[in-house]
Parts: sequence; structure tokens; C-alpha cells
Amino acid sequence: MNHPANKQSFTVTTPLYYVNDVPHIGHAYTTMAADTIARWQRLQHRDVLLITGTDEHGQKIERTAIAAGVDPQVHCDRIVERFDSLWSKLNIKYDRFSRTTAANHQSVVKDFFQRVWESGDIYQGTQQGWYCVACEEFKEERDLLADNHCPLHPSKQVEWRDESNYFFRLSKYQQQLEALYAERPDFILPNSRRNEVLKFVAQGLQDFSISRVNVDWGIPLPADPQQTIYVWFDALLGYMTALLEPGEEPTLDNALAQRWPINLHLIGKDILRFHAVYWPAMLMSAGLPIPDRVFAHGYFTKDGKKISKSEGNAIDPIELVDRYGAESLRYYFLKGIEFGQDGDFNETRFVEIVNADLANNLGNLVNRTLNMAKKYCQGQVPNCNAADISADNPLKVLGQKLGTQVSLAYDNLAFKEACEAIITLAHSSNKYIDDLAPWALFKQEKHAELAEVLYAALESARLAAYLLAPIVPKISTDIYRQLGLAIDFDLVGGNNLVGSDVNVSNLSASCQHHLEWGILKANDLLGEPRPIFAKLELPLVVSD
RNA sequence: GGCUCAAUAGCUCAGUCGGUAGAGUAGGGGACUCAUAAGCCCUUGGUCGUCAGUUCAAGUCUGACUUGAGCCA
Repeated sequence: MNHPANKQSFTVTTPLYYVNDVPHIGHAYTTMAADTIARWQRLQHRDVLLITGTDEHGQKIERTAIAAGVDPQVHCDRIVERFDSLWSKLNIKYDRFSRTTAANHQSVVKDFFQRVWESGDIYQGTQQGWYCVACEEFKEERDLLADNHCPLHPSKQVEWRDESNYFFRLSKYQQQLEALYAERPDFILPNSRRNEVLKFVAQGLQDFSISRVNVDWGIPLPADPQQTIYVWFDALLGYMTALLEPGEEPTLDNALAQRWPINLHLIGKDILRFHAVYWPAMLMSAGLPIPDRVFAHGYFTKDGKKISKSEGNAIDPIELVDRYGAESLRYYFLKGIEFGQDGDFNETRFVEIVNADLANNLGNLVNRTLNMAKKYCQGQVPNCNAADISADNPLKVLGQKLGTQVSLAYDNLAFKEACEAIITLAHSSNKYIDDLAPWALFKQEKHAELAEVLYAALESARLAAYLLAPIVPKISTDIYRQLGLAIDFDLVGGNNLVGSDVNVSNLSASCQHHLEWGILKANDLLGEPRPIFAKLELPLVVSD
């Protein structure tokens, strides 16, 4: 993730989601993770751009709209609204929402197409074969199910196509791609996904078609306006369009002037091939630098079973967030699942994890410590400073290492590891309090010792809150407020909320050293203790 | 059919260079009282998917197999 040439800026993308259907839990997962990374980078004083958006062209959209009796653009607008409202519910602070139907996107696509055209990598050819509209791809006959049904869409029949199309000379880039993977072993992560790509490329690459005839809902091909650009070619370029400043003249050069190449593409494992093979090859052809990293995360099962429409066991993210709230969901998906591996969503486990960590462990730590400070220290930070606390105080020892440790975890997208390290500090703090029994120290009038113990515990809670802020910003803000620190972790970046720009620099400046242990100042006024997280109720067990 | 990854406690997962298996959580018990019946301590849980091989020694290395997830335009 190092980006020496442009160290202060960090650009991360979610996929541009295909608008053939309303958002599902997978969309929410990728976007929560992207938002967490973006928030982390902003806290580290980087100039962050979080890009999300929608991919709106293609025959599938056209047909879905027609079936619903609306204009494709109307259909897209409706779905986009659903996405945007979910992002708002999940407290996602994106900077750019890139739509492939936006006017400026067409110009960028034209410019890019022109570059690839000039490098001689586009040619006209014929493509015959079975086409699945749902996949927007040609299929090999041997892969089809009985009666020409698509293996990925068993309810749909493939259609025979015999088209004159334009092709991209992917085959030309096999060696360059293999060199790229070899030179940059962490271009594709995790490793298991990288292996898949390596094998795929080693089999030999075939040129792929980048245009469609008889699809009106798309961007006309500059070289032949009778055809439209294949959705994937179009969609990947949406990342570039997103880099344009609002109102800027929409040229490719302008789009790439500031932030190209992108630091991180976060994707689901289903679209790895497009991002790890086609996309870098397209960029090579256009003579452009390649993004730093493509990270493919896993899929979910629900209670151990594959999620599918026919099973009717889809997880509706809107229903979940309405029932449990954004902070719980964000915490569960990032702490409860190893990022990069497949995970399971189980409601009981969800409630258990969130309650154990956020209410019992961290929540209770904050609450009990503040209550003691209120009773024993007149509601002030105990009269003690970090420097006065001995170097072998267990919480100081842990706290001084934690910032580095958690930074590393976030930089590696190891969210689970980050949470575990933070919760370990909270546990150690609870144990430390029990061991030293401040209530007894108070009765014995050992005020200096009492101050030290409570200071160490409060400061550890503060550090935990700071480090968790990218995941649970509202809880962190609440803990900070109770500690008497007026920092709102939600006023960080993101153009989808009014007034945020102003606050970005203020915020990262106001918590410049908060990664370190020992920020609370002796005798500062504390806030009123109040539970930071109300426990969730276990779902009723329904027997089938 | 080819390939990738996974399989360890009820659940979710660690397990480095091969040296007789760990954590969190859930279950059981205890002492405490500052606290959200939270926290702390102790504790019950494992033939490490199966079978072979290499080795003084295999969760770990090798091969085959089983099951699951995925990729093969």
C-alpha cells in the first residue's frame, strides 16, 4: 500500500455495482470495508478519496427496465436511490458516486478507447456462440446445462449470437501481465486468489469482445456507432471518471492528472478476473500505470447454507440495519469474518459477538471506570499524567504498542486482527481494575495509587475508542465525549454529507497524536457516564 | 474433466523452523462489588476430515481419497 510518489493521498474503490437489482448484503459488506479503510486513512492524515457507484449499461438492464415498463434511465435512477439510501443508513462516507450513465463518463470512455485504438489493440472480428444475457458473456457449449440453460443462471436459456464485434487484443499482454504479477506479489490479494489468476493467465489468454450489436443501452463505440461498448469495458473506466473534480472538463487527462493510479480496488471474488487481468491489460494498452492493489474478499453463507434466490434465504441489508443499527453490523462483518475468506452470517453469533465485545467488554470498561472517576475524582481525569506512570504498568506497556500493531493490521486489511488487538486492551484493562481494586484504594485513602489506576484505565478506553473509530465511529465519538474530548469521528471526509470538507483537516489535526497512549490530561473535566452500547436481544429461535 | 483454497473444542478461528494442541465466545463453578446480572478467576469441551508414507518424532512435510467453497473467458 506504499505509494511513495504520492504519499499523502489514498484512493480506494468499491466496485461500481450493477443496477439490475436492489442492493444485497454483499454490496453492503464491500462498502462497509471500503468505508472503514477510508476512515482509517483519513485519521492518518491522508487525503482520501472513497469511490463507489453504479454500472448501469447493458442488455440485462435494458430488458429489466422494459419488463418493468420504464425507461432504462428511470430504472437506474430508482436503483441508485436504493443504494444511496443504504449507504446513508450504514453511515458510509463516500467521496464520489460514479455512475456509468453520467455525461462526463462518455467523454472519458471515448478518450480511453481512442488510446487503445491508437495502440492497435482493437480490431473487428466475428463472434459466434451462446450468449447469456444475465452474465453478459459468451458461454462454451460444454459448460451449458440441459436445454441450453446457463450454468450460472439455470432458469435462463442462452441465446445464439453471430455478431460482428470489436475485440481487444488481450492475448498480446500475457507476458506483460505475468511480469506484473511476478514483480508485484501483492498486486492481487489474498494469495489464494492470486494463484487462481496466475493459473488462468498461464492457460493462455484469448482476445475478448468489447462491443455489442443490438444493445442500445450503452455507450456508442467511437469507431462504429452502430455498436455499443461492452459493459465491463465501460464499467472499469468508471473508476477514472470518478477522479474528475466536480465541474472539471471531462477528459481522460484531467481524470488521471491528480490521483492515478488508484491505491486499492476492493472487490468481491466474483469479479476478480476483470480487475486482475482485463483491467491491467487495458491500462497497459493505453500506456497507463497499474493500480497498486486488487483485494478480493469472500462470500457469505447464511447459517451455513449458500444464499440463493431460489432458497429464499437472502439477507436484506436494509432490514438488518433497521433492526440492529449500523454500528453493530459494521462491527460484526469486520470482526466476525476473516477479510478475504468466506464467512457465515448467523444471527445468534452476530448478537453474541457484538454484545460480548461492545457491551460487556469495552462498554462496561468505559462505564465502570467513568463511574469511579465520578465518585472518587470529582468527575475529572484523575490527577495523574501518563509520564508519571511507571514504564512497567501493564496497560501502559500494552497501550504503547497497540497503535503500531493496529495500524499494521488496518494497512493489511486485517480488520478482525485489529479488533482483536483492541479488545484485548479492553480485557486487560478490566482485569487491571479487578486486580488493583480502586474501590478499596479509595477506602484506604490511597489517592495517588487510585489516580494512577483510574488514569491508566481511562486512557486505555480512550485509545481503544480511537482505534475502533473507523469501524464504529458513533460509539467512538460517544466514548470520547464521555471522556471529555470533543471530537466527532463522523465529521471526517465524505462528500455525501454537507460541510464535511471543512472538518477533515480539523479532525485529523485535533487528534494528531491520539494513536499514542497518554493523551488524557490530568484534572480535565469528564462527561456524564452513560452506557455506550445497549445490548442486542437474541433473536427468537424458530424451529423448522 | 483441469486447477485454486479450505477441513483443528458446540460456534468462529490461531497454531512459526516438524518436538505430545491454544484463544475468543458459548456451557459449568467460585470469589468480589466500581459497573450494562456486566467484569475477574477457575473449569468442562479436541482420534487436528480419512488412509497411507517420510521421520527418533507429523495438526505441521509427501501422496491418495472424502467433503465444502470457488475459478476454467
